[in-house]
Amino acid sequence: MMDNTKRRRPRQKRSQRRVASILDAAAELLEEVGYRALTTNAIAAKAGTSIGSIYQFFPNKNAVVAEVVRGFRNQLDLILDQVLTVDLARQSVTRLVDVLVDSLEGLAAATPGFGSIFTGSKFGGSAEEQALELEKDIIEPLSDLLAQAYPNVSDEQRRLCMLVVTETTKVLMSRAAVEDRETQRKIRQELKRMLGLYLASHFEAPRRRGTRSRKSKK
Amino acid sequence: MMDNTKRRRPRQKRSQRRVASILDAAAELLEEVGYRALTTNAIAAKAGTSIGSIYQFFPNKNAVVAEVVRGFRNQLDLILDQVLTVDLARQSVTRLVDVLVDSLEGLAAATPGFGSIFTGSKFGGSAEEQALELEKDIIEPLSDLLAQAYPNVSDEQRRLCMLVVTETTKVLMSRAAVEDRETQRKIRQELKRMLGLYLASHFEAPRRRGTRSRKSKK
DNA sequence: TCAGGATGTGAATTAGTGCTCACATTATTA
DNA sequence: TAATAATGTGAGCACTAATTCACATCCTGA
Repeated sequence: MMDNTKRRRPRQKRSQRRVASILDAAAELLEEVGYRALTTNAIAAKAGTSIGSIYQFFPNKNAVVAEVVRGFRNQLDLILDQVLTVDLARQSVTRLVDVLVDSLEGLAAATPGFGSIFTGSKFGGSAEEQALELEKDIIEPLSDLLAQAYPNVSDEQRRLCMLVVTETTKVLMSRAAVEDRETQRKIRQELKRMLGLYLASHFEAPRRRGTRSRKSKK
Repeated sequence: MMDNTKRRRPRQKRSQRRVASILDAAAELLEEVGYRALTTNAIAAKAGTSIGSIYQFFPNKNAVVAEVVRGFRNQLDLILDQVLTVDLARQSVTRLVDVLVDSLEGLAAATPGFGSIFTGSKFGGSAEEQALELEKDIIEPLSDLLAQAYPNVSDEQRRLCMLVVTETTKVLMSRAAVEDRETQRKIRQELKRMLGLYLASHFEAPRRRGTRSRKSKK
């Protein structure tokens, strides 16, 4: 029950276009109705094709979602690479949080379905794996940055903080999503404030001075 | 498709016992498998009865869950009444958060299914309503307390804070639930720390007066 | 005691959804 | 052009899960 290669790979332009429209349809439906209400029939209808065509190229529904998430990961990685810099981390964790939240918000606004995936969880099979990877794509660079900028904080504490930060960000951005624009902004503002205070309480000890990081302790 | 009284009310002791065992079974299954995987057949089997009997007294599956949640609300109200005092709120919001988190943790530990309901969401119909009421049962007394103790904070800001606090508490306690005991404790500790800092940043302006309060914070 | 209401039962009904398959159509290649 | 491979289709199968219903059994009041 996995994403094996038991299915054909699209060789002609025709089928490649079809696969793309299937993925687009899936992403849009994810945005509109969420993962739980996502059905293969709806995907086919929205993509203007038949269920059979989906199964021509995907072993099962989950594989379609997994592929969509894979696309999201690429976009996210691109943005985070650009935005999460050691320099920023050393400046202040507060700014780091602001940038992270804004990046995620921007991506969610520009990418149908992204919010639904980032926010939600409890997919099964390979989609679940991809969603976990997407989370790692955020946690790991962030964690590395903090490790470099604040080497006096233990690995375990840093891991705990990352858990808190991601989980909190997920719910609050998800909660914001159902509110009007103004409330959304306010919720994000509170999120930034809270995470800023929290992270600062763990990561502001060593004065950001020399660019040279000290060796780890504990 | 609601919780109306289209179904019989249990009049004999026999049926009252049966209804109780149905509710117990539902609560336990909620704890074991969660709401999504909860089936009427499983409830009937666990309660040692037949599906028909469930529908003798409940119009649908959702109504069973709604009734379970109603029970949780009663327990929660009892505890919160006892624990959330104006005195405490005036002492410090930090302590207030600690007490709230500990109370919820205690209830979750003692009541099968409570965590699953408090944490989760996205039930449908009347169960959804009850779950929202349960949330209000937390937010409202807490909000009232803060309004009394810190009247300089605007209603809107207070409402925003309550949203942040409840959502954050829900996810992190839910995330903690799948970890080992020690990690659970650590996550709760971080939750308290974060909420404490956050609330203090909004609610610590007016110095506590008439009430004698000792503060033994770190 | 016994009639009628209350309760108990579980096979059958209903309905939604993932997925397969036999067949149709289109593209590529020799 | 004709053979072969690639692709497209959608009715129908398989499975699950909520809910109903006709019938059986139990309880209570007169």
